[in-house]
Amino acid sequence: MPPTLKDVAERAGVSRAAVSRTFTDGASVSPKMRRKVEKAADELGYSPNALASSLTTGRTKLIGLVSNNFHNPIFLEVFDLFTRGLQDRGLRPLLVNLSDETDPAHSIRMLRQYSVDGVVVASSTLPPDFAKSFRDAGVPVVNSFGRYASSPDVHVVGIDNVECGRMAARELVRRGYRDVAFLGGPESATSTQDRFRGFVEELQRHPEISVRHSFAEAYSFNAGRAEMLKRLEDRPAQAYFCGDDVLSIGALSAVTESGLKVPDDIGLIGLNDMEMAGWENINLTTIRQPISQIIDSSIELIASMLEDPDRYPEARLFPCRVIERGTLRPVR
Amino acid sequence: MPPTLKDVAERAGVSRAAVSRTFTDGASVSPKMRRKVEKAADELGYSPNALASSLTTGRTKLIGLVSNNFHNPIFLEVFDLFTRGLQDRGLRPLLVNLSDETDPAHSIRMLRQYSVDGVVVASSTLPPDFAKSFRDAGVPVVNSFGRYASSPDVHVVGIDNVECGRMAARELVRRGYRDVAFLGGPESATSTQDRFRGFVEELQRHPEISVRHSFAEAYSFNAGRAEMLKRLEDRPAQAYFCGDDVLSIGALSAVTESGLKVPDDIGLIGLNDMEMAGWENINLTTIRQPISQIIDSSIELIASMLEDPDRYPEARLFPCRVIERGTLRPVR
DNA sequence: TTCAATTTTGCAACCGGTTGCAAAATTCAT
DNA sequence: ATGAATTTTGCAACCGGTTGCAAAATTGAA
Repeated sequence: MPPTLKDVAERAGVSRAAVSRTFTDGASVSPKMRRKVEKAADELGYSPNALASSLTTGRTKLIGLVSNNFHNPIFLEVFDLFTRGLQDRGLRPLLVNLSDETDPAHSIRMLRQYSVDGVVVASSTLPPDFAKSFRDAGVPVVNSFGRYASSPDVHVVGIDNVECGRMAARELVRRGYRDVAFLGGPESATSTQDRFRGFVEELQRHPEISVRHSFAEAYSFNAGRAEMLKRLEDRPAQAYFCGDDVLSIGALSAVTESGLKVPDDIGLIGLNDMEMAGWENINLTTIRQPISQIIDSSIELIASMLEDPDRYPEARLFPCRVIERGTLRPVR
Repeated sequence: MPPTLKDVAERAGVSRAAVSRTFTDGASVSPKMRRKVEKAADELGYSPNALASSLTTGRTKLIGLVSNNFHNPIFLEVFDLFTRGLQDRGLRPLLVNLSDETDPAHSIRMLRQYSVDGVVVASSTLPPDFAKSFRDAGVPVVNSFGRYASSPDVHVVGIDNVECGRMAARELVRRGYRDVAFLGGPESATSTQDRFRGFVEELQRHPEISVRHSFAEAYSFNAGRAEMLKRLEDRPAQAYFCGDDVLSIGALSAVTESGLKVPDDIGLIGLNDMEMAGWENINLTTIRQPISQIIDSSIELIASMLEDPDRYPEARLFPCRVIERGTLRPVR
């Protein structure tokens, strides 16, 4: 049992309030008193119990970090950046893995029991309602990598997936592909839906270009590979915009495995620019999602909501850009 | 502000103790009373404050999950399994990212402030002293993927890295390689040191086989690739045992890039069997580390320490085995 | 030195729960 | 119906802190 406030107070021969104040900044303590208390605290190895103080202050500095993407390597980068960024601000991430269950009620109850000061929902696949239900429960929430809505109920930080779809389409057009396809992630993911929509929308402006689409079962290597193998059975398209990088890498593997050449026979463009996309043996042309900016901004936003919980909801969108590597043929 | 015990008690017209008891299992409450309280609680949407109750019970159900491996994709699997496993037992992972700093004192203080019931140190690179300092601070701790010591100060769950080194050596010998090398992770990592030791030890029994070694800067693709490129400048060995899979993949990339064939010109064997190792475009022969078992066992162990904090320290080691794929030439 | 203004300190109540103990209520045997 | 045994309930103190308020101590001006 670690020493408590009372122990320190007794040893220093002062009141408990005095001890409390020396550990609360902004409180009025004389230098003499501070020295006495700090000496006693040091000798005892005291450090204040954050949970006990949260009872009266109403602040735990705990932030729920909720995600269901524990299989996409890019989320390791995401967790790294989130944990570092939160730590730097003195906040503590309480990690919640949603992989097993999709009922928000359970997570909400749990996070409320732990009195988290706020919640970050980091997912590109959950419906916006999920994040909204936190807000409805009165918990400050930011939805990172979430779906952009023109009138958001909840803070969203991420990219404009529809615009990314358009961007991919423009890129394929620019490189002279005439027969293109969308190879999406799971059809239920909001990010898939939006990217698909933008892609098709843009290509409608080019009626001479033929467009097809299909959806993989998950944002994963195997799903991408399996789906691409199916496409290859029949006459495949000239170029594919894949739902994300890991899916692209699966598709890439399927293409080379079947003896075709990338980008000569088939072009591929991904989305995310995860570290792996730049590996020399993959070298994927892709659309870069600025995850570091998204995360910094998310953290700043959730931190500001601790001061002002009713902050008017906003959507913060960061532009993406094409990173040219080796899986699309050069512009003619 | 969510409803409190007092609110429920008033609405139900009973004492606060009665409400507390209906939410504490094992406590004596009549069915009549329970119904009354539950009704009031439902109407108010009450759920007990875990942090407040931790004050008196001394249990937070918070477990510190400490790691410094936020760049190796296998750790996404690790976090996935840990969070799921802990959640299943009603425990909550408080994630601590050690990437920035190596001073344990800071993390220990922080985790004590949050009164975590226990700590899991998940790292194959931290020195054993790190985990030990938690134990010295009176916090139950399990070191997962840590270094095995014959007289451990602290619970260790993982693999026998020395034995893995021997296993790799035996495998290369068995396949008739006569000029082999160890391409390790950072020399400071305990896992590197142990794997190296086992590898050399085993090969001393085969004086006819030549052995060399070098160390990459990190367990990462780029470090593996860079180190292998250097090796390729001069006359390379016939086969390399790489520190881990991600390093192997980097090395593999360097080899193929330089126009050599794997496994015909150069053989490679990794360690971990991360998901990616099985991808068709990588197809890495490797030594499988049973991470799921390691994690289940770690969780079971930390959970048992909540009951018995002074449980006598033990080392739990799980056997590894070679997974044959395409980067070592077949046995003659 | 004296006294008002200001700062520092301690008291005591409170945050949201839990729990030992004794009183009240219920059960059960007679 | 009676009284002992058992169960249920409430009281009140406590967990480890914080904070409004008033008393005590210090500062500063005259």
